[in-house]
Amino acid sequence: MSGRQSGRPTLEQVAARAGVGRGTVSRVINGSPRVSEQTRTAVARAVAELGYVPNQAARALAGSRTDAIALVIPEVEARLFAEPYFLDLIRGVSAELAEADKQLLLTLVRSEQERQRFEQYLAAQRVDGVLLASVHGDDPLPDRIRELGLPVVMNGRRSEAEPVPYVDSDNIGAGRAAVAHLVGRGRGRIATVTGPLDMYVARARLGGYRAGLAEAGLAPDEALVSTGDFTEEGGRRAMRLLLDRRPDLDAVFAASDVMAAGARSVLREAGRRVPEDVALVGVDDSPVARLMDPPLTSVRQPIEEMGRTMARMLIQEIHEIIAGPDEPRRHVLPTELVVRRSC
Amino acid sequence: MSGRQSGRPTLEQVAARAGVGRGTVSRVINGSPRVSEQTRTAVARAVAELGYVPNQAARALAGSRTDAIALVIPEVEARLFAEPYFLDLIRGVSAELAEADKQLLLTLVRSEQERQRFEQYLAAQRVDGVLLASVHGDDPLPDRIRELGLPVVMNGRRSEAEPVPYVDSDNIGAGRAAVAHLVGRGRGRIATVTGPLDMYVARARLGGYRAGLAEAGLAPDEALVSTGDFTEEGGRRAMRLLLDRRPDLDAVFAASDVMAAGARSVLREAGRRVPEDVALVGVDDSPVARLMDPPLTSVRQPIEEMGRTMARMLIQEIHEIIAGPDEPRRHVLPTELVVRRSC
DNA sequence: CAACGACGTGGGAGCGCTCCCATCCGGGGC
DNA sequence: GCCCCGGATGGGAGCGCTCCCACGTCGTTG
Repeated sequence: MSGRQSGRPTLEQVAARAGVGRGTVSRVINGSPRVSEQTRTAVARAVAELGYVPNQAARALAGSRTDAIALVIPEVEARLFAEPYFLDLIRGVSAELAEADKQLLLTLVRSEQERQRFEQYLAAQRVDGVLLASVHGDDPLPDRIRELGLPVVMNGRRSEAEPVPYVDSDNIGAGRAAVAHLVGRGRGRIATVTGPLDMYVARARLGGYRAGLAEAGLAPDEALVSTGDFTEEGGRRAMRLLLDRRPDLDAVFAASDVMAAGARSVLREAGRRVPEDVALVGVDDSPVARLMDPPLTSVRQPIEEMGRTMARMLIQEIHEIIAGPDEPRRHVLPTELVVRRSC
Repeated sequence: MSGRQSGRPTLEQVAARAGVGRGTVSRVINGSPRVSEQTRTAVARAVAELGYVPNQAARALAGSRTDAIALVIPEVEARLFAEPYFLDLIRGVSAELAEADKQLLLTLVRSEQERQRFEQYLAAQRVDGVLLASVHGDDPLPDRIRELGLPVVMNGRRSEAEPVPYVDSDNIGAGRAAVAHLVGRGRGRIATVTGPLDMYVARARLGGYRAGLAEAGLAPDEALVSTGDFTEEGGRRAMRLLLDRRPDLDAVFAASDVMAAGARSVLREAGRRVPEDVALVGVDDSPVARLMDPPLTSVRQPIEEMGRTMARMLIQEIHEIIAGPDEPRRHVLPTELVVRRSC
């Protein structure tokens, strides 16, 4: 407000003002315990008077840490997924990082070229760690980043046996809960619209669906399984196929709300009433679920909580770079069925 | 891949390998013209062989620029607005920044405390400029940032006479287009559900609504104007009020799709058919518009394009910090009516 | 009563880059 | 043949911080 004269004040100037050495001010700023109470107070006053804020670039250069982490979102996915998904995730990550006083660098990767540029950024030591959202089964990026010696945490995993630390939601449980609910409503010919099967999340939900059938003593039937791609149009196509193959189906578990919306429109065109003729369950509990007619029963994932957990894990890892071959950390958060009128 | 021995290579090492001085390598890296073709090639080879990537912190410290910009989103708004709004905006900003080789620092501000912390970050010289999304009429932040000497560009404006550079969509045109369309369909008692009137965007859409009525030769009627808050519940409340006051209304222009959804549910409860009894138009052309029953006619804003424009303007400004009292830049992008079955 | 930790402190030595000045070289003008 | 000029180049001087070692100054201990 007042003390500024030319540019921003430096450590040196604060030291001079407080009548101490540079090192001492640094210690105070960084909360070192080896400073007398008296000195600490004097320095704090000088800091306040000058409005001193440490220069981040200098810190990063001298201390080789940036207090920033990167969140990588593949652009393609950003379109497919229920839209608010990434916003919720960002919200969680951001909240946790704010508490830890770290910055969030957001990177939307939209092409192979941009992915390479991103690796350059990492090499430029701009961040202390990386958060990866929505990885495909064959994505090499997680491993590449680890080779660079940077901590990584992923949202979701690439396969059952994922070596890289991750946070996932209980997708198997999601499928089981949906099927169990449908069975409980007296449905016996339950179909499913899956996601693209090169994504573990899609396979897991399908696995949950099958497990649910098995638990209910229902026989699996491949004619009741149709592959979508997490888009509305994909859901529509898959639903048409299902009606062709098994016109007698009485329930559908769609692996996402968006696909459920697609399926719902096909059902309407085919003259099937929801839920009277066909019960419908989705996954995500996104806003569209609430707005559908009838409102869609859906399995909720704790997206924001996943974001928080990821950030926490990453910060944890950053602090442990010294530690040896850390056993990979995993977190699988529970999902929850939100019942509405569609079944 | 191979040349790495201990840590990442530095300028100095590249210089040694290429048999030139540090300054020359720096010139090559930064594309200075004062380097002979021969030298340039030699340096480029050394860079490639060593896999050299300039250290960002050192650059920032020595050159006092960070090649990063901050995008600030108030968390409260992130919930109110049609959800995909900010993702679209981020997408546009991100795309433009990637082209300019700049980093995006995303900041969700959820409290006064966090806002202050954010100002600290700015003072720490972490970014070259700031993008501000969704500002309220009395938000002092834009001015504060300018006081810090940082370029700013806002999304939307705080008032008609906004001194800070901004990118906005043609909200007045949006209101006019909606009303004109309704009039064209033979509606004469057109109501509106507005946003919170402390936001310019809400006032502008209301202004457009009034202009539209005037242009059609319809008399304004304050009983047909009801204030919402951009939430579904707010839309519901406002719609109930409207039905109370003017049961004979035959059309509603809601200033957002989300509020339109709220209004729609009230209309259904009141036994009014859409569009037969009451025609409905929203704003945003969000996914919910497409999924509503009937699908909602809505005014589309070019959100991603706004993001791109903002980023472009900011980069522009950053390059012109030398220039004098730059006349504030403004961009107002056109909106477009997307006709669906709700009217 | 000398020797010795422990604590608090000051400040040198970088971190890896950009900026800029000094230097070198060759060619053209007189 | 000498001088001058401009383009190409080398490298010193920081940028503002953290790290760490060295230096008092005490209160303890044998």
